Amino acid sequence: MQDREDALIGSRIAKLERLREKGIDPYPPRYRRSTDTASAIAEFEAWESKVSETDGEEVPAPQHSLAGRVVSMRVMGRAAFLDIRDGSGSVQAMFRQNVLGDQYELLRDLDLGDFIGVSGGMLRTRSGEVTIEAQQVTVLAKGMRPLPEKFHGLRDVEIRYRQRYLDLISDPEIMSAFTQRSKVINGIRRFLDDRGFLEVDTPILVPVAAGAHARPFDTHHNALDQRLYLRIATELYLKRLIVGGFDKVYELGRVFRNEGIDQDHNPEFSLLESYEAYADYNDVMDMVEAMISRVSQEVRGSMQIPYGEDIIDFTPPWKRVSFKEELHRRSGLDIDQHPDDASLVRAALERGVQIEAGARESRGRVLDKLLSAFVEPHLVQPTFILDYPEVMSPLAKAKPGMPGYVERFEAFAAGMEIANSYTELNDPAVQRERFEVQEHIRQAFQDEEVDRLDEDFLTALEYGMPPTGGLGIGIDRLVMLITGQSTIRDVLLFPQMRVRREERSDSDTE
RNA sequence: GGCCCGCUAGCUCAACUGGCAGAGCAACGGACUCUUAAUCCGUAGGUUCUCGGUUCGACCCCGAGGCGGGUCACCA
Repeated sequence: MQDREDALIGSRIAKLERLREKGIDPYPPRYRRSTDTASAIAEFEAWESKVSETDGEEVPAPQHSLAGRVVSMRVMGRAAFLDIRDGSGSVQAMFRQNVLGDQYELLRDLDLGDFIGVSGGMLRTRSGEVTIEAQQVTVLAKGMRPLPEKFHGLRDVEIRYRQRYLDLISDPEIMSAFTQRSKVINGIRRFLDDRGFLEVDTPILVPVAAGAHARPFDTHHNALDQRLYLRIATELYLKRLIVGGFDKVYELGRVFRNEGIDQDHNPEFSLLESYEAYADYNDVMDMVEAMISRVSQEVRGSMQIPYGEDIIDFTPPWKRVSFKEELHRRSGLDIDQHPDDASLVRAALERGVQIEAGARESRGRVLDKLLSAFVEPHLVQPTFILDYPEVMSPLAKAKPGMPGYVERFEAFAAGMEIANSYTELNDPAVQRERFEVQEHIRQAFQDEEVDRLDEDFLTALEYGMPPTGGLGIGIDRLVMLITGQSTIRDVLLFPQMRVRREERSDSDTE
């Protein structure tokens, strides 16, 4: 409150009142601009080259009404230059007292950050900048708070995330990263639509949070008096649709996992899942390569993308290596030599993998840790890891001729997992057994992140699901790779932040 | 959650070993009709994140807390 007063007090309130006294509405309902600033400049430059060709013939310069935010002002007595920015770019506006007359006095009531409309003729100044000379100035929206400093911009990362609009105003590169994010998502949609996939929406509020290893957020529905969860995956609903007869479906939506926050985790994140009947994980691998390389080409104009110290090359085909063999090669550990859990834990400990004594360290978790420790850091260039142990993958179909393993791949790049895919398990009896194993592990190891049994899904499978290839892609991480951002916070417009204590309501505190 | 680092004017940053909290930009007043981070002269602006302690004296030292970042653990 105090802070708010301070920021508002001062000249801006006085200016606002002065405008009103002059009968000017500082927040008029609309303004008709003739075009945006980028188009106005392009049109003027086209006009210039036409004039030079026609050599002396009288062609009047274009007139325009342009609108935008005042981002800088250079006032020099009876003339002034203002930079006006809109979504397309910015243009310089020239104000001159002899042209504007009384309206020139408006300058005294303008601040950086205000939105104005300027109409007049386009010209090029002596110093060579395309400029609109104001014949009419309209206040469109008065800003009541000062913007971050124009030269250094906004460095305070906390403000950058809490007040992203200020970050967007001050940093064109951030705005560009978010524009690219939108293009990535749009490119994925077009890719899948072109291949005949149908985009669907499945429930976000679900009675069972199944389909992934993660702790869910829970909530309560009053009218039904029923506990509900926010979905942690879309997998089991999308497979119900395959059962229902759709051959190719996908959903690109938000999922929620009640877990830690760091450079590549946010509690809500965007997940693409797709399911294709009569396909297997080999087909899906081909599709992932094609999709990501195409999107990279579309958004960045290249399949080679600089990321940190590296250049990630998405050009297909990507390297394909088996889980078991790659782990063996990197760690010297052959997991098949350690069929019992105790022996595997010992072998992992011998190699320096940190494992808490007892709690939560099921075989699946130990295997995952081994992969993270020995293999993932080396997966800089796009790589598919194939054929995972069954205990890690309750929803994937067994690999023929390889007992204990399933047809699953994960794709990695820059050491990050970006995709996960199975030849989907469609035998309802086997699926039930797998779920029961998971339930057992969850209870035995007190591990809330282990997958849950979804009885309705099993019923669906019992009606028959065709052989199907499924896919999940973490969209935020993919956007990080394609836009070169090192933290997920810079590809999420509003990353999750802790509410400041004094702002919390009573219900927030435990 | 552990450890490390940060928090000073609206913004970007200074402030020696504990000794009067400063600068640039923004703001305000003035000069200036082709400027480009405009320039020049002047003015104002502070709960140094919060609370407590040590001290003649604390932005600085100590304790507790808040928020953020990094890192380790965990998850996609």
